[in-house]
Amino acid sequence: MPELPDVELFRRHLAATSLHKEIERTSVSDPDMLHAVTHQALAQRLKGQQFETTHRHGKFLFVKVSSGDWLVLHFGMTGALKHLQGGDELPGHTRMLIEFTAGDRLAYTCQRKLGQISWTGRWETFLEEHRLGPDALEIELPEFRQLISKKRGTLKAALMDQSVVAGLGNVYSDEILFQMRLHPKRPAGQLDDHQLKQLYQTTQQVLGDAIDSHAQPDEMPSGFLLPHRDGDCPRCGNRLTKIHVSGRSAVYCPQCQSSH
DNA sequence: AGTACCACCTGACGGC
DNA sequence: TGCCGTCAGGTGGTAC
Repeated sequence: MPELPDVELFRRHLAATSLHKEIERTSVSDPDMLHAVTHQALAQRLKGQQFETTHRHGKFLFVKVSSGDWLVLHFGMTGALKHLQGGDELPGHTRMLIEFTAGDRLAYTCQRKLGQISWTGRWETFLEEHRLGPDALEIELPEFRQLISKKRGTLKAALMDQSVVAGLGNVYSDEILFQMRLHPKRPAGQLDDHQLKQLYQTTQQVLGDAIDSHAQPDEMPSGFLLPHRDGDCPRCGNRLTKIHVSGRSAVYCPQCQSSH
């Protein structure tokens, strides 16, 4: 699930529920998910502190701790955040639980444990260490145009490359290509200036619409591919096709996206 | 530089 | 009912 829109919604959820509250206790059930910090150190560093603000970059969520450092959350393929009132039952696959003095709690869940919980002094440093490109919603047209057009591989691979633009994954890269009516294997370096501008605008539009739809398929605009990935093209009604592009399964409409 | 494949994990699903 | 291969929206490493 978690690509940029999902992580942005997690960020908003955390910001709306979990800032400026004293942290009483932190427990991690799967220490394997921790990077750059041990369970004990994490619990120690959060104890008595508060979350002050949030920052999202691509699929990473940074949460500033009152000490000045940042808690870093990545959600893998199955991660999520859920704020709980005192009496609420723990969600399944809760891997980290942060308990506030007030009695409410914040649960980080991750069924497949492919996410990661990390720690950094500066999020800018973290971005450099992980070789992340500009955020897909922050980037401006000239840089987007330059970064995409210099790629030699397929458009699908370029959009999903986190070192080019951070935030797009398999589903939303498919969505953008569908809206653009371009084949996933279309070479990235082949687009002209006008197409690159359209690709940029489509990316902004798709991500914005997905956030506005709360990343819920049944709330998305009727022209979206996403709710129909296992079915028929919402534009022409033909059966959608699944192919392999750069190691991932790409869903597209052979009728609408024929231009290689 | 790009791609193909493997690994990390768990769970759901279809075929036999 | 049970077993097995396959697949799922993540990243990172390898070899070619």
